[in-house]
Amino acid sequence: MHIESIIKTYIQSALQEIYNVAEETILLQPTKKDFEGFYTFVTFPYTKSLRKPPVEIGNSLGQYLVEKSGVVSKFNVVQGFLNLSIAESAWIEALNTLALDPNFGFSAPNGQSVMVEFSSPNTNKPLHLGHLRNNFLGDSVSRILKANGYDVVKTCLVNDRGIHICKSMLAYAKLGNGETPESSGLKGDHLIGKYYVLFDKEYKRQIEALVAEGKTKEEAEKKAPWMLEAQQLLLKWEQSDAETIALWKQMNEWVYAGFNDTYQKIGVSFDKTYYESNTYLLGKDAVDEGLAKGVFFQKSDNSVWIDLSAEGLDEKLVLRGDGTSVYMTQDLGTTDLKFADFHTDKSIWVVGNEQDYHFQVLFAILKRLGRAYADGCYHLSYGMVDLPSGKMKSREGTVVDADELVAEVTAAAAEEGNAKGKIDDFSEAEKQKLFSMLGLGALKYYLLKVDPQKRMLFNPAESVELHGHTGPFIQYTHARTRSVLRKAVQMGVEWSKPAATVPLTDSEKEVIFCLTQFPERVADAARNYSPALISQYAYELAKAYNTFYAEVSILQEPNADAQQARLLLSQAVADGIQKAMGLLGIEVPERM
RNA sequence: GGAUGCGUAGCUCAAUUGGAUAGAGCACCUGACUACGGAUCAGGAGGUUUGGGGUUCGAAUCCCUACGCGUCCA
Repeated sequence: MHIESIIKTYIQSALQEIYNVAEETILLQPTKKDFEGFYTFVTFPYTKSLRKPPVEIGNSLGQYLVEKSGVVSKFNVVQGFLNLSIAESAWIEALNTLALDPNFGFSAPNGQSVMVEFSSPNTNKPLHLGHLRNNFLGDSVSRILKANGYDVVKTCLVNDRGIHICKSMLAYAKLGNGETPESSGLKGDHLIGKYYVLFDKEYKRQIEALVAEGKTKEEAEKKAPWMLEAQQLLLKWEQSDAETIALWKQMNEWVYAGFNDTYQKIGVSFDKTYYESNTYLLGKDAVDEGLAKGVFFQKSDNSVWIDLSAEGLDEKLVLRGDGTSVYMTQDLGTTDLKFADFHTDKSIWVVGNEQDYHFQVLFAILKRLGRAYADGCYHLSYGMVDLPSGKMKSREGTVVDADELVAEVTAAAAEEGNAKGKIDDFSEAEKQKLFSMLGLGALKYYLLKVDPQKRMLFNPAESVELHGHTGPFIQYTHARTRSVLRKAVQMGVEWSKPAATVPLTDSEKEVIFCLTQFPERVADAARNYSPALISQYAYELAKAYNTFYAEVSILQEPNADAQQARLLLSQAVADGIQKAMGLLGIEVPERM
């Protein structure tokens, strides 16, 4: 049993025996650095029910714990804070159990399944920085849920139809001259993106021309020839016009090849991909069902609505008067489809917070329709990524391209790596692999260390930073532990067995304490759908180890028991860092 | 107009969900033994937590209010 739960159990029995009070949950917190001890129990909340001053409660509980628990060696009381120090034998025992358990921190299957939908790109342009936050979040949350025992299905819904695709298609048909990814040397998604931009340029020119002729801006936007043609193209697509479909398929193929390349590079994959072109007509059954059940109502123009004022929301359109879908219609249909396909207990949508309202409405409708799965639906809403220059706008060309960014961070890692000269014996391929591991580590960590809910600022200089609170700092610490362990093997020292109780320095206790926190953090990260909690943990662990590393000698320690304990500790830290970073989708190197 | 989120050191972020003297990194300053990896470590400086009021043993956190920034719904 872990130290923390032992203490909690004894506090419960102490409250029972001394004050005759039954308390179900005991909250412990780490002791602040300025005080002695590792765990703190706050007694203020009990002063009323026990009718005793906080200090007295602290003293009697502390005494009880020292006498009976076996893990608390001493205590001190400051006002309502009971600070507990832990016996060295307890630290060693904790280290032994966690270091020798390969699955420490991870849960066995819990019989529950969850679907995580993320990425969800448009096929008219390449992935950008915003997608990266989305992808890294979705991927990491999937890993975290899996570590908590869930059976996870990763899905991606590709937005592959609609007016925006037709814009790229039109520009390509007019200006493409048969250009292909091969002929142009452009990645497929970038090639398509280029024509999307070309469309926009010409479209703007046409609007200006019409405005010059005296039309209002609104009129001009609607009447610009290319816009009319794009709409024409969408109509043809919907009527399955052979030539249009052929062009659409060709261009999609190029885009998907480009996306796959990027996904592979950033280490993201999906179990199932849905395409809007297959699902955009779904949802009308749900609308009929809602009308029959009296959940929806029809207005005089035949449009279908739901009144959600009871939920604190407005009336919301679910089907247009002419019978065509809105986003909500499609989402109703797609959600039914997803649950029918996989029968998961939960479903999570990783989508930006600009769609908070949309998901509130969607979930409210699902409940009204009586969907059994409605309670398992969750919108993982994340904040936008801002640039120092302000918000990213694809039309204004202020987007940060994902592929370029990955190349930049890799180059930055290569520059520093080559300068250090520690891996001169690596082959070119090994070096490339390492630099991409470090570059991606920096980028992923940079985007994941911030609370997902919060809006964040992307600073290009900081994203390629390799020192301080960064991924590479943690990767470095891992390489360091591996280096020590390699040398220990060379020296013929054996450490993979339970360590004996030896005197411990504060820094050693600090590291063990940090290691014992891992399972709780993993559970916390799943509860809050927050990889940031894992990032924070990995950083704390690395810092604690580096402090320890600077303070005591491992390989030159004369006492064999002490040396073995330190090696076991190093092993546990190496494993802990690897696991924590693994939950973020970040690999760690043996050397760097 | 209605709804909703945010505001913490010069900058980027934390704060165990109401706990102690609000912590890290970057940038700035000082120091680290012929040591196991210096992509490191130890230390310094930097704060009226946007302003004002309230709730209580205790508030960055909860409530009210003003201001600022963002997003959504028409």
